[in-house]
Amino acid sequence: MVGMARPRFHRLDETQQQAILDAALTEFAARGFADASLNRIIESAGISKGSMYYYFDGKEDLYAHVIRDRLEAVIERDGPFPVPEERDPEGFWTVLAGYYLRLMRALMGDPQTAALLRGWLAGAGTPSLGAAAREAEQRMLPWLMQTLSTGQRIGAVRTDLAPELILGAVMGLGQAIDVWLISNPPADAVLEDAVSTVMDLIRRVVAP
Amino acid sequence: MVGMARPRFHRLDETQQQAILDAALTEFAARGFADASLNRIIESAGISKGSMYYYFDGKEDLYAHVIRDRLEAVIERDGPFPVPEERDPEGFWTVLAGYYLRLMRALMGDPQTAALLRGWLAGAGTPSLGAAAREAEQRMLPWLMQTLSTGQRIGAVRTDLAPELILGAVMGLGQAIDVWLISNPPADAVLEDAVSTVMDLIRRVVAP
Amino acid sequence: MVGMARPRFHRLDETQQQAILDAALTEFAARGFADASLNRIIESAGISKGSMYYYFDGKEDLYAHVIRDRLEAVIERDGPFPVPEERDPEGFWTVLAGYYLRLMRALMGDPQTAALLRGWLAGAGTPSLGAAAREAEQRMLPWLMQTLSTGQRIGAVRTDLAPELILGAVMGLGQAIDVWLISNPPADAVLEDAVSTVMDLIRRVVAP
Amino acid sequence: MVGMARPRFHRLDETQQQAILDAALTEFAARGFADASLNRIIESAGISKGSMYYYFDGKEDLYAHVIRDRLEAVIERDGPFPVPEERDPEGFWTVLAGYYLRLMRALMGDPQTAALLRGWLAGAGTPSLGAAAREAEQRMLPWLMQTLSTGQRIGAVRTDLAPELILGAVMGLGQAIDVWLISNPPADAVLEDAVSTVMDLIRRVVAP
DNA sequence: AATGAATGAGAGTTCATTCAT
DNA sequence: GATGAATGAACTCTCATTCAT
Repeated sequence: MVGMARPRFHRLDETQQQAILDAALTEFAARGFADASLNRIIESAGISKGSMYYYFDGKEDLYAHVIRDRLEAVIERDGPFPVPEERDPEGFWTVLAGYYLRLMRALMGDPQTAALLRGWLAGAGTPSLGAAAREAEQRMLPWLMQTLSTGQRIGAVRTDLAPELILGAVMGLGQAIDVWLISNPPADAVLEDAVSTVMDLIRRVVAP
Repeated sequence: MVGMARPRFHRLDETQQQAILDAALTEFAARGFADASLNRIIESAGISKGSMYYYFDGKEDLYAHVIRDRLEAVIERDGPFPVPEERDPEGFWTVLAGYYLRLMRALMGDPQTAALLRGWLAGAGTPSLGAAAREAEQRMLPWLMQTLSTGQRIGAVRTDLAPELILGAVMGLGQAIDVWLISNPPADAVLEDAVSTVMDLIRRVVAP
Repeated sequence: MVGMARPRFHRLDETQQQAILDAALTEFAARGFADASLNRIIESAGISKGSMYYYFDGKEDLYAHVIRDRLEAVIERDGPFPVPEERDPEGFWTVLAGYYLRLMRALMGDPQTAALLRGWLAGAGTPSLGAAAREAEQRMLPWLMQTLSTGQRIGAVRTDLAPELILGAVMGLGQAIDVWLISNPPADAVLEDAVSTVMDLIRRVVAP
Repeated sequence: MVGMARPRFHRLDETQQQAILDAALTEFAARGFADASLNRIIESAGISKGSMYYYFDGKEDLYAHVIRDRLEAVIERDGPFPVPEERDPEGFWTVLAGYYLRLMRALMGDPQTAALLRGWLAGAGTPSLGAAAREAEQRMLPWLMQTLSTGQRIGAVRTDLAPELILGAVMGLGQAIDVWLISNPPADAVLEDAVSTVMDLIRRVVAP
């Protein structure tokens, strides 16, 4: 599979793996893919250039791996996000609000990951990234589509718009809110309020 | 002021100015700022390297100038967008819908400009662009804020959220829709329907 | 002796030996020595890097070994090529023509070997290859010199030119013909005609 | 046209042009194209990496240019080589012998050029060189074909073989002789004898 | 007002080889 | 006997920028 880092990488001690991933995360988060420098990454990771290419297929492969790694870290930090199975719209939205809250907490506690993922989402439309970096997108898609269609089935989500448009709108909204939350971090105490506001915005857009 | 291109530039014959701006537009639209190459731009514009640096302060200055140029071109193609002064919410939204329709028509007829602006908006959060490229953002802000506050005054726009958040949400929404419209271009006949759907989405988010 | 591959190599099962030689043949034939990559060879051979260096002294040693291997394979495919012992010139040339025919058949049925040997012969003058790769040349020399001197003794070959020059001329001619035969492969039916033409060319050069 | 070096190059002072060409000649002659290093060339030429790429399109372009330059130098050292127009075979061969003598003298006085061209001819069949380096071949072809067909018309050259084969044979022969002459340089006094021997070899192959 | 020659720093990538295990 | 992790040096090539003319 593409973007998976060579198996060799996973045979490194955790410490070194982390050093590399941290260095890459820092660089990619701070400068985006195009402006990131492999030289800086290997230097700050303390490995040789040859080693980097021994572990990864190249810059894109590394990027894809870091994205995937952070995505999984964020998603699996405290358990999975099962597709909501609620029967009534209220329950459906409640579950999603819970997910969103968890996500926000994770991202606000890890600004670098937030920046990395923001840059990645922003460039989602750009075709300049090869297949590797786009592979991660594909992994979230089934979950999103299932959740969407569940929502539609139980009457929580409108059916008069194309699913892709709904998804895009939600993510665009989410990204805007995400950016705003970064600049205006609510005290943890009122984070729940913020999230419920966000969910309200999303519901307004998405509800029938 | 930063990002304004040197006054020298405006003393060139229109033809040369256009050649430069076209070349830059093509390059920046196709590759984004970071991956764009000044060398390619001057070559395709048919000017010398020295001239480029005589007219512009550097890559970023050129980028800022192109952004501004396209922004103005789009905005002023068929007259200004005066801040709506309507008294009643319905009229307010009608005016905005008209603006949006004009904007969409302009962008759909000029995909390069659309791509350029999309890339620029996407990178809005990224700090890697210097002050120059961010200057253009500042120019739209007053208009947006005035429109927003008008909307709030006449009861068309909610007042329970921070203005920046409202703005961000609208733009995030707009961007998502924009991307979607690019991939699924409606026949011109139904463009109005599409726009009214979009306006509806925005109103849902923004209305009190 | 240099270029002989370490004896260890011959203790491998035939299968593995073949895998290595095949991979190396493919790479060297396709790219020539300088552009060939050991990494690609070991990967396609399915052996470890350590093993490669355990079996061979390095890139050049491997190259020399492959050359020798193909040379022997071609020469010994269907029996040896004994130095002609004929008494009369006609018989002498008939024997050589037979040899040449066998050689051509072998090479035309094995284009990779043909390409490998062609590249090797072409680089014969170049000093960039170390002693190892040149060793194979030395092995053919005695046979050639003996055949040449036999030819001279029985009056089939001129004696007014330096042996090295005669040899070089014959091989240069042969190489040119070889290349031409590759591009214009005669039907197997007329291969004999082609070979007799070739032999005629050689005789013209070499006969007294 | 390909392989022509950028016009910028020709605007350099002769001294610098020569420094670059000399450095490139030395490197390419000594190591062949694949093993040559641009780094070494620029270092020994005393120019920066950027400059090299300012003058030439890349390694291949430089190689093609050096080939062409040496070819022209050798060919035009003392006047052109008009296609022989003689009516009788003896005259035809005499003219060619004269050409060959001039060529040999030139090459024996300039071993680096000889080595460069030898390497280039040897790799002529190899497809690894791009179009640039092969362009020079095309320039000699018309002359060769015209000379060949003249020879055939006046009965100096056999007509029972494909022209490409005849050409190949002559060049293969020539190359072999060339190599031999390098290793066994005849005193200038007997160079004419050597050349007439060579011409005799060629005539044997090529005469009807 | 305009040119384009010149450059150094740096890009990503591949390489043959070593050696501890 | 065999492995593969590790590397540093080298590779070709592109870049934005400067500045003498």
